[in-house]
Order: sequence, then C-alpha cells, then structure tokens
Amino acid sequence: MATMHDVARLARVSVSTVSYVLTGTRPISQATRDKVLAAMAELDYQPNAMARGLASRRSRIVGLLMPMDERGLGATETAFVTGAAAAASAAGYHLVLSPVGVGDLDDLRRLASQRMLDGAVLMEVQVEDGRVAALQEAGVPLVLIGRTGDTTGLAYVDIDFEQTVRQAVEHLVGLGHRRIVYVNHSAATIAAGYGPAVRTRDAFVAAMSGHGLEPVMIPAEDSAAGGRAALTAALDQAPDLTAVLAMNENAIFGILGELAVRGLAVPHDVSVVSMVTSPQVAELATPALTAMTSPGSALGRMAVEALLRRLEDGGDDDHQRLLPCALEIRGSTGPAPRPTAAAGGGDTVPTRSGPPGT
Amino acid sequence: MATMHDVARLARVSVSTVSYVLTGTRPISQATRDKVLAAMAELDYQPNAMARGLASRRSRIVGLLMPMDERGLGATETAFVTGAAAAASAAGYHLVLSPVGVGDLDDLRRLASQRMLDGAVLMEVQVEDGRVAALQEAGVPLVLIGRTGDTTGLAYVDIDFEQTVRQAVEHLVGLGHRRIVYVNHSAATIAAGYGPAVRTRDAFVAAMSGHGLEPVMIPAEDSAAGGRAALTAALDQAPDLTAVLAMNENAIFGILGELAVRGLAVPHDVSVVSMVTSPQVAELATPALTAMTSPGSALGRMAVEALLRRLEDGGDDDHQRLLPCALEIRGSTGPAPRPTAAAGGGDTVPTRSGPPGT
DNA sequence: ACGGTTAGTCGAAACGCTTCGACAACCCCT
DNA sequence: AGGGGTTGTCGAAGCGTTTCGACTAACCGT
Repeated sequence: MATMHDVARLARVSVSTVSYVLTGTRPISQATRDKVLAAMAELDYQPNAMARGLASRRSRIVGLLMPMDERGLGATETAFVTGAAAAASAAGYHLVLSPVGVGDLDDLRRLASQRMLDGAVLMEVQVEDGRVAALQEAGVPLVLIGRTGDTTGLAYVDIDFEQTVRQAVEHLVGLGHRRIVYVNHSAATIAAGYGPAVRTRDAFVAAMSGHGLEPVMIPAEDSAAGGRAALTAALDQAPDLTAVLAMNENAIFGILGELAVRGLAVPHDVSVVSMVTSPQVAELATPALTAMTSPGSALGRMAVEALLRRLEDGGDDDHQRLLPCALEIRGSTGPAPRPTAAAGGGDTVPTRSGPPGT
Repeated sequence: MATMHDVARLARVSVSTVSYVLTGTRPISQATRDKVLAAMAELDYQPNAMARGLASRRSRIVGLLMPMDERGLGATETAFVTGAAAAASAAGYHLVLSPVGVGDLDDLRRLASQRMLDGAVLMEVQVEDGRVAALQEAGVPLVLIGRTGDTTGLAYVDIDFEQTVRQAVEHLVGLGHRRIVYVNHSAATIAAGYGPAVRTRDAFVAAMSGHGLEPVMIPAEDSAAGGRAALTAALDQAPDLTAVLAMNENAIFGILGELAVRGLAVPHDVSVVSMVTSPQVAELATPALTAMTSPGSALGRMAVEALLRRLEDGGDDDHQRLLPCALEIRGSTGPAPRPTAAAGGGDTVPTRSGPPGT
C-alpha cells in the first residue's frame, strides 16, 4: 500500500506538496501537480482514510441512522437511502447506514463521541426522539428526515403531509365521494406521537372539514389482520362509505382482502387510495393502487445536501423543507357508486352491485 | 473531548498504561486498572476511532455491502442486516451498510483501498461477481451471503436451496399434489446466473424427478404483472395444475390476483407456497401464505461471526455453511382438489368448484 | 531601485492512539 | 545465593495524514 511518502519521493517533492495537490488548500504549479498526479497514478496511491481523518479531524463519513425493525425497509425508505447515498458519493463523502434503533441510545452516543461521523441524517424521527438530543450533545451536526415536535433550531426535510392528504381527499371528492374513511396507523403509534400518523390525522380532519364533510378515522395495526379489522370497524361506523384512504402500507392488503370477502369491488363499490406508497407496492395489488407516491429519493438527496452544506460552510443554515407526495392514479379509484343523495349518511347497508371477485 | 493523555494525567500513569487497560494487550494490576477506569469515567472518555484505527491499522469497522435497487429491501434482507449488526455490535465492531451496486466497482475499490474496512460481508452475490475480485485484490477479507459460481477459497453462508425446495415439494406432494408448477425469477435473471434462481431451478427438477413427477417451470418478471403472466403461462402449459411454488416474492401477488380473476380459490383449487419469504409478507396475502421462511437473521449473524473469526485469528478458515428455510404452514396450502386419477395429466381444464373470491 | 504582495514549495509539528523495547520488582527453583 | 521467569509499568517511536510557519523567487507599482 503506497503512502504519501512514496508518492513524494517518486515525484521528487515534499510530502506537504502532495497533500496540497490532493486537498487544494494551497496553490501548486501545474508542472508540480502533473508530476505528483503521475506518481500517484503509477503507485496506485489511495489516501489512508484513518490518517486523513485523524489529521484533519473530519472523517468524510456521514451516517444515515435508521431504526431497523423486523418489518423491513419499504421501497420508500430504500429510496431515501439511495438518494442520500448518491448525494454523499457525489460530494466525496461516504454514507454509512447505521441500524441504530431508538432503543440503543448508548450505542449511538458511543458512535457519536468516537468522532467517526462528521454528521448524521436521522430517519424515522419520533416526535420525542432521544437520538436528537444525544447527537446534539455529542456535537454531531444533523439533519432529520421527518420532524420532532419542537423543530426550532433543527434542520429537516419531510413529507408535506398536509398537502398530500389534501390532494388525496380532493381526488376522491372530485370523483364524487363524500363518505371517506381514513385508515391511520395504530392507536398506540398515534399516541406515541409518530409524526406521519399525527400530521395526516390533523390534515385529514382539516381537508374533510374544508369540503364540509365529516372526517371518519380508524386506526389499524400494521398488519393485514389490522387492515381487516379496520375495514370492519369502518363499515360499522360508516356503512355508507365509498372510499378508503389508507396511511398504513401493511394494513392496506388486509383492507383489500376484507373488501373482497364482503363482495365489495374495487373501485366499483369502494375506491381506495394508499398514502406514501411506492409504485412497486402499489402495483402488487389487483387492481393496482392509486397512491400518493413519496418523493423518497429527493428527500434523501436533499437531507444529505443540507447536511454537507452545514458541514462545509459551518453555517447554521436551518434548512427546513417539505415535499408533497405525488398523486398517481391507478386502478383502485373511480367515480363514487351513486350520487350522494343525502350527505347525512344512511343507517342501513346499501345494496351493492356486481359479483365478488378481484 | 478528553484524550488518553488527559486520562493518564488524571490517573497518574503513563499513556501506554491507559492503552493497555483498554486493549488488554498486557497485564495491568487491579489497582492501576481501577484508577484508570475511574479517570475515564470522570472525564467521560471515549477513544478516538480515527487515531485508534491509524495506530492499530484496524478500523473495527466491517462493511455490509448490499446493492440497493429501487425494489427496496424485503423483510428477508432486513433480517440479514439486523442479524449482522447485532453480531458485530456484540463483538465491539461497527457494521456499516454500504449501498454499493454491482455497477460501481470503482467506488468499491476506492472504499476498500482506503483501509477503512477491516472486512466485508457481501449480500446479493452474483454467480459472476466483480466485487469479490475487487475486494480480494484490495486485500479485504470477505464473507459472502450467497455464493459465486466458483466458491473455492471463499467463505460464505447461504440458504440451502436444495433442501428448501425439497421440503416444499414434499409438503405439496404429501397433500396429494402431483401437478406442481414452479414460478422462478425472470428468464434474464436466470440467464445472468443469479444463484437462488439457478439453484432452486435445479433443486426443483431434482425434487420432482425424485417423486416421479414432471417439473414444470415458468419464469416471471419481478412484478405483479409478471406473476399474472406467469400464471397464465402455467395454466397453458399445465392446465391441470393444483399447486404453485413461487420463488418470486413480487410476482406472487400477481399470481394470487390472477388466480382470483380466474375463479380459482386458494387453497381449495390451487395451493400456493412462497419460497424464501418473510412471515410479514406471507401475512399480507389473504389467506396468509404457506411459506418457506428464510433464516435471515441467523445468516447475517453467522456471516459476521465468520468474518470476525477470520479477522482475529487471521485463520483462512474457509467457512462454508448452508441453512435451509423453515416450512411455515399457513392458509394457502391444502389437500389436492381430487385424487390424481391419471398422473399423466388431462388435456382439458377440469371443472372447478365453488364461487370466486377469497 | 525598493518595499510589498503573491505564488509555490518545504520541513516539522501536530492529530490521538498502539506497540515495542527496556527495566524494575518480585517469585520460584535448585 | 544466583539465574530464569513473570508481572507491571514507562518512554518513545511510529501510524499517514494535514497544516502552520517560513522561505525563495518572481512580480507589482512607484
């Protein structure tokens, strides 16, 4: 493994000159630069990351901290990662993904104090997230994907849930739906203050009220069974529902299954919109789901770019940016089954059309 | 940020003594050790990772290299990651996930030559995988999850596809199924030599032949549409099929959708087994899928443990280990619809029972 | 013709740790 | 009593960079 000394010797210059060629911190004549670059090429020189990090006190590593639960990473999260990795790599940084859960704060603290990370991007931020404080105490610059409750002085990028929900509701209302049920994450998740769950809830209430409609909301466990239960509850509470808006990517398959069991055809009897869903998942269903596609890769890129800007400029540029999901219409939404004669809502299950199936 | 010097001064010992307390490379008296530990606690000392890495020429970082395509990480891959991370963390190593695709070999080479990784675990190994050579040239010890074509001198852990397929086939045959179709990954993937696709194909042929049955195999694109097309092709080729064995986690939802469209009930008319599938995904379907659950977290743990053993002992312990998937019976398999009167296979579509729907 | 910049280069001192050689002190055999 | 091990500690020499201060030479305006 060639070192800088070897390069310097071969190029007949001093070590510091080689360093200046590499870092560009001081002017170097073209002739010298060429000699040095030639020597580096000949020796297949690669700077030693540890030595560089020690001397410069900057590792050129940024961490992407994502809690990994057993559910796995959806395509949405993966898009974050690839977007972030691309941005980091383009800037000459390494992006390391660290599966630190919200639980192992000590692990995180250790990681941070070891000066191995120049900065960090946090995924899956909770409204009360100990990781934020831990990193701030350790002096690690950070950018969130998502938001904590109090965002003052914090840099973040997040999905614009408000606009996303509004757009989804408008799509359904535009198709004539008046009785729309929102299937959120579980009650526990909402109570825990999980940002997307809380914010979409509020946004749904606002959007429905804006249309003069009553917001019906049902929580659901993150599973197919949870989805089935939620749909049952939804039909209890609003037997005349014609559309379901679901935040819960796991529950949605249960919802679809239960609809099929009850002989309700999608989208003929009930329209379904899936929120913050990747095209890949949307296509798994039959018919493919109309969904609000999350701007995953853009979010990842923006987060890393904001972080690097703050690292290089040292500026406390409080970057706060929201991106809405894009409405992608597929086969699961259609016109409301019948003109909403009485918006008050009937108390009997209306006659449904057609045979079961799909 | 306290350094070792500070600790040494406070404890009234030399710097090297502090180091020995930390690394245990030389005996230290209990009294001294206590003094040093007390000083470390008081100063909230954390060793500087860069300095340690530079001096010891070992970063205590192992990389988990996983190509991240847009499909995202399934629960199976996520289990690899969590298993690996847990094992690394238990041994005092950091696991960094690097989303290096098979494409950016130069990126990988750079990463490797920068001496930032003590070793690497490769996921999603191709039969011809340039990353293996790149890492070997850079002198980075590695362990594969999956296998290349030629595994001599390579350490790996992998799924025992042979046994997994055999067990799945036995389950179906035990239920009376004789006409079983295997839906593999796409033809292109198989042609590219993707290990799981190739190995399951061979294993399926062997298992079916072992039972005196004809192996019918259909490739499918990794999407719901691919699954639908595959089922259509399967019914063309084997109209009397009573069971589908699917390797393709994405296609399986298309298969189920198409079965429903055709009015074939699962498991009444057709049994479905999903291979190398996580419980989470299996539960998404209605009915939940009987599946061969991959030993993801165990594989990840074993891979890291093998890697660390090789790092610490320096031993060229050619760790090669296979783990089968576990059969988990859920609702998608049942007895074959009718006794296989003539195993030769009919040439007309037999009458199917019952109404459509789940 | 002369001080004042600026461009280009060098040597040496960090950076915070590990590790090697040395050495004192002690213990155990014979 | 003297040699051979251990045990426990220290000082110093790296590890491969970056970065600071210093120096030379060329160039500027006056």
